[in-house]
Amino acid sequence: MSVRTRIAPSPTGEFHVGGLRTLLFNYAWAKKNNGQFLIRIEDTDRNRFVDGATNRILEVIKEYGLDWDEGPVKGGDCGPYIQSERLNIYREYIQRLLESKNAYYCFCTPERLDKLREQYSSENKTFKYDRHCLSLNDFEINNRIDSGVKYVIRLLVPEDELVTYEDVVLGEISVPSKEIDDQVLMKSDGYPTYHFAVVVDDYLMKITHVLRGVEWLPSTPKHILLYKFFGFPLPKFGHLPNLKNLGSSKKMSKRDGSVFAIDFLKEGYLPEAMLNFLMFLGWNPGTEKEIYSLDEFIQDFDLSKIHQTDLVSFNKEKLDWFNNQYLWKLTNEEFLERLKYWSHRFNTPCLIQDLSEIYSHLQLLKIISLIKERITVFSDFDKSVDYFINSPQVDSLVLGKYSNDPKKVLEFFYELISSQSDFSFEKLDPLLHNTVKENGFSMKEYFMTLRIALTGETVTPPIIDIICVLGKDITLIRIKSALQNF
RNA sequence: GACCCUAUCGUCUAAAGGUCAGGACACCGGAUUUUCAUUCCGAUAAUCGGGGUUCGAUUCCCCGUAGGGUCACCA
Repeated sequence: MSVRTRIAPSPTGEFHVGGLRTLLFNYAWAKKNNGQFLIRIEDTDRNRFVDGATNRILEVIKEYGLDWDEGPVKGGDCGPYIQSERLNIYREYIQRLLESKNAYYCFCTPERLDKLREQYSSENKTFKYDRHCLSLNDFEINNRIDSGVKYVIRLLVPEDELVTYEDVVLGEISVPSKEIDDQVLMKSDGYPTYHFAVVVDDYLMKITHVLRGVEWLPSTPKHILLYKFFGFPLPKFGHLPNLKNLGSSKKMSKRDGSVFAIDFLKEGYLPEAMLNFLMFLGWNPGTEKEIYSLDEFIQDFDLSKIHQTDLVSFNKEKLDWFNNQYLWKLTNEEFLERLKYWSHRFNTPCLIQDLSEIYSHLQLLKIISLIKERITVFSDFDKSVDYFINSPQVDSLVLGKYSNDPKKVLEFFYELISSQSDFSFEKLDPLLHNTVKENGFSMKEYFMTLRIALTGETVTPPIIDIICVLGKDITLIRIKSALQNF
């Protein structure tokens, strides 16, 4: 039987990075086994439904370079893949449960349940439905239904049974059935609850492995019971650690900063770097290899290497490191293309446009080679290229930061540079260095002062590289303008 | 509170009874004839506590402690 995994997001907002991590693991496991990865939209909560959310979720997934074999838009043999379009299926299956007496009608009002809950909590007990409606006979039930009383359908949990299963991550998990509540399966609005729909759909969609966050661990026994009542074969369950922020002991939440998958793309992280970072959130190959392409991850991914823990930290410094690794690996040409795509795709104004108007393609690539290893994300680009566009405003105070006689330094460079016709790095670099050295001048004094005059900054790429990009005319103009301070 | 899960350097983790407890990120020090960044060396740093089992426990068991998750007609 072929391995089939899925991810089942709810269209209640933007796609969370944690969801992306879970997706990645499910995706890799299916691909590793030449199986299928599906997406199913779980939109049974009409109150939290957000219009357009489904499309945005699918779009981010594609933006990260991931795809699905069956699901919304694509279709497939087990559709529809949107739960609100499967209502008749759930009705059919709930009927089976009712007939086999594994489920029952409940007419209790929310008010009564709230009161019950209060009572339990005041006695420091875990809430469990008291089966108030279980004793109703068919006549009473039909009577209420006919007269329009709102009802739900509940799971009839066995009295005393040990529900046990083998979690592929955590190992054997067992819970006594007396701890399990008679879960609502069908809501009074005719929509199924998650617990019911997930079992029916995973069965009908032939899902073989369910990898999901640990928050689902406590409800897994309910699902197991449903599989058993239906006589469905059990898929393998595996529960993944949740994501937390560094130093926190709670699940990642909006107040900690970016949590949506899209946010990191907007900031200018490379999708492949994000994916690589996410792979290690709850998994480790057991070797020292850290840089993983998607294909390599699929090769090495293994369920037995998933971490048995509750929380793993989303360490942004490590993410930055990953992004740097990938940024440096890009050729200058690729970097340029990616930067332009990023600016265009996320509608972010970027100085690369202005630079393109001033400089030739070759000069652009040179600038990129200078900037590439000095920035972490694309959104850092602008702040490191300003002086390639605008002439700096400098005064005698900053010019004198490294020199007692900046005028002399600048005049020296003006002379030297104006006499030079070959502006290649190979010629210019030895010329400037050697001349400074031959005269016994301080390298630091001379080059730092030149750097300030040309860029207005004390921290830049090597100044001679910058001169080569700027060209003779602009270089001389900027030195001259700096000299006007004296 | 009940139930379930978890516990190794500051952080993320490796070591499926025998290792000088390994790696990476961060931090610190040094080198790379101008700053920054890269790169390269180097240093510091960990098995939650207490009992067992064993010739031997990070690893297996028990008890504490700490953390997390769940206890909805939300997923």
